Amino acid sequence: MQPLLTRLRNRQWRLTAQRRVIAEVLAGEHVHLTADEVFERSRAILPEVSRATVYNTLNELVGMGELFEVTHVDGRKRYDPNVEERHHHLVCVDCGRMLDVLADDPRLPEGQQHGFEVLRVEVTFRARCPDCVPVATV
Amino acid sequence: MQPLLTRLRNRQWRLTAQRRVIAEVLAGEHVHLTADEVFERSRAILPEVSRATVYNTLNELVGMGELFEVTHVDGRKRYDPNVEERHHHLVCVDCGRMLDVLADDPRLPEGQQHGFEVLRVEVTFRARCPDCVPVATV
DNA sequence: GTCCCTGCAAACGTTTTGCACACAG
DNA sequence: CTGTGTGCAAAACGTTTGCAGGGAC
Repeated sequence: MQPLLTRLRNRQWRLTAQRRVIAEVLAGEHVHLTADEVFERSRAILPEVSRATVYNTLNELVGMGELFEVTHVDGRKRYDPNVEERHHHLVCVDCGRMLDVLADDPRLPEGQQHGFEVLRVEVTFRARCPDCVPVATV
Repeated sequence: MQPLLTRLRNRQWRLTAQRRVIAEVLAGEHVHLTADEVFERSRAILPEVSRATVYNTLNELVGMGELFEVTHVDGRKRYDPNVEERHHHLVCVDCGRMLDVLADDPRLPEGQQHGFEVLRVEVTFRARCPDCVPVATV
């Protein structure tokens, strides 16, 4: 399980300062940033990064299969660099915190297939995280 | 299992011609329209419907719990009026066709809960529908 | 040296909002 | 009659694109 940057180097991906910073910002588990968050964090490291480059790079990485797009109720797309380990998501309905989790894929019963050929399953556990659980005593 | 319009009447929901048409357009199973599709179909029935009213009404219905927002990979939100029967979704990765399906909820193992209190589970089966399955013979 | 990545700003599609008027209750 | 739903147009928001210049290989 190589880090993202190493995988990109091995692919002979054209590496500029901007693209390296973006890849570094995206590295890790439980990372599910919006494009704008990637932009902010990249810019904090390297001011010479533009929004357009962030969007271009994110789309390129998604196309290469090095990044997943995750849909997160609010309109904005989020990006998940954890492409090597099949996982699902646990999301806090209050603060939006999102963790990678391992859980069995549910199966679609025969009678419910409607002739479709199932390719994969996405599961999102909607939950309340420890910081957002209301305190019992008032 | 009352139809949407009946439920809305029972709630004393202020009923105008526009809102009635919008509610009618949304009725049924396997209905997952975008805001703009709701707008188009409503306007075909009643030309005196504006985009703003469609958006206002959709948001109100979501807030009332009479409509679910479904996230559908592409940026646009879709609206699902099937709020009475717990169900998951089967989506064609090619044409985007979306059906309601019944399947068991997966369980999140103890060791994966991270202290979260799970409220509900959303499952999306990504698949290829019969119309989009590539033909074997070339 | 070549090709493609880059920043900027403008364009885009979707959703929201401010306002005066209209209508359901 | 009153409160709130309405259309319109403009704005907001996230994202994409066109273009001239620059840097990786």
